[in-house]
Amino acid sequence: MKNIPEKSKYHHGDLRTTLLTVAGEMLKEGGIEELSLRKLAARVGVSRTAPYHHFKDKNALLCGIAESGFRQLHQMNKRSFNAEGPSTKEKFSSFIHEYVNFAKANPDLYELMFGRTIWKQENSTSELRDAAYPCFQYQVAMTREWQQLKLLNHSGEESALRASQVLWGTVHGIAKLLIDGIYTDVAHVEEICDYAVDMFLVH
Amino acid sequence: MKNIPEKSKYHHGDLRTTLLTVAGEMLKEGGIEELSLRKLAARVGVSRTAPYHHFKDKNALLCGIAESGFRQLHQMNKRSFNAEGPSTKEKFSSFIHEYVNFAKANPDLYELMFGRTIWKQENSTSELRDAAYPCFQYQVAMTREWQQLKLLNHSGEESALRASQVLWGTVHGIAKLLIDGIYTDVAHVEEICDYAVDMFLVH
DNA sequence: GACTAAATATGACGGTGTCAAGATTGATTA
DNA sequence: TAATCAATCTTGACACCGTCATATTTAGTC
Repeated sequence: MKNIPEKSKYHHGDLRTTLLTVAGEMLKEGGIEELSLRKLAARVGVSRTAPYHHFKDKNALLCGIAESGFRQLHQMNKRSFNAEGPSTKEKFSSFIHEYVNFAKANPDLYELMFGRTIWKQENSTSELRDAAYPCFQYQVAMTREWQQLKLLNHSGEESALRASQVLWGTVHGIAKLLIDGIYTDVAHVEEICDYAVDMFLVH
Repeated sequence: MKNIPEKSKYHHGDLRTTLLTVAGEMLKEGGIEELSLRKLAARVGVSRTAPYHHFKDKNALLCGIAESGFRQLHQMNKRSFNAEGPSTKEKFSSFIHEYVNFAKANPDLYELMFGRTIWKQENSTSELRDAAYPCFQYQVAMTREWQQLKLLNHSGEESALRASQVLWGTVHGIAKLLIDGIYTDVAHVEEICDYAVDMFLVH
């Protein structure tokens, strides 16, 4: 007689996380433009304004979803980079492939994470920034190591930050072009990634 | 007594191009989310549904704006690539810089041109595709030349398409990260671009 | 058991895209 | 010139949307 969430209770109990979960599902199903607060509330079985007691805004809810996305991405990078078996070169290749495949697997989430909606002006929540920045910084750290091991093609003074911005730009750009289906076919993801790896490695 | 568009005429005369122009202005001023058909119509001085006789959709209007964007971009690339003075290396560098600076100068237009809104599903107009594809193909052609001149760092079999997708991904990614203000500062555009050029050139 | 604060609900407002139906006009044709 | 017609524009209406102000219900606390 413990878990009986069947009867319609006035207080939902854990509306915040439920909203985040269901919103994530809706995002996956129908994209960002199918995600409205009203539909979300209806699906959860709650009034339209109930979410406003857990999220200041629609924007805040979106930030919440993106937040978990960044944590996923961060963890993925960490796991990959700290793997025992593969060589550094292989890890570099893994980073490129995994990043792009993450975007390919969760196109709408990725779009949300890096879209204008969330980041423009001062729209981003401080919690979002707290989740995203460590993720960014980890990419710089990885790049620094690749640089120190003389893996990356480059002449002149090295900068981990700049190299990271370029590398990140590349995977980000490939991901977005893929997602939006602009002159790049999803069928060739691996080929494109391999080619990118080859262009960055020193020969 | 020729140009007297002062008196309120029932027929506007050239509403289609006026809509495109003014919509472009509004896009530049307040971004995509400030651009509503109703506001646009009001600003042009016409009823809310008048635009529907010139554009099937709001989407069709957006495609129209993006269209001119692609023509601009295409022309910019052509002019730069066919310049007489600079060396091939310098032209390669110019391409990177100019592309990113185009995006930086017209952030909302760029966002629209490559955003999901326009390209997802079958949203894109055939006219838009007719303007965009030649632009894409020109990038492949440029890349092919750079490859043949052994400018780009790479081992293994060469593919102009793949290299172009990676290069384009890079500039696209840098542009988007800059526009969205994600871990990259607009003040460092040139530095980042220079670094990208250096990473791609063979040494 | 009374009180308070949190959680939820209802009603309302202004905004959006877009459809249907009517009004106006410029061009064509007889 | 007069009549017709299609293009163009307007008005009205609808279904959404996010969000605020206000009222209601409930859980937890003293």
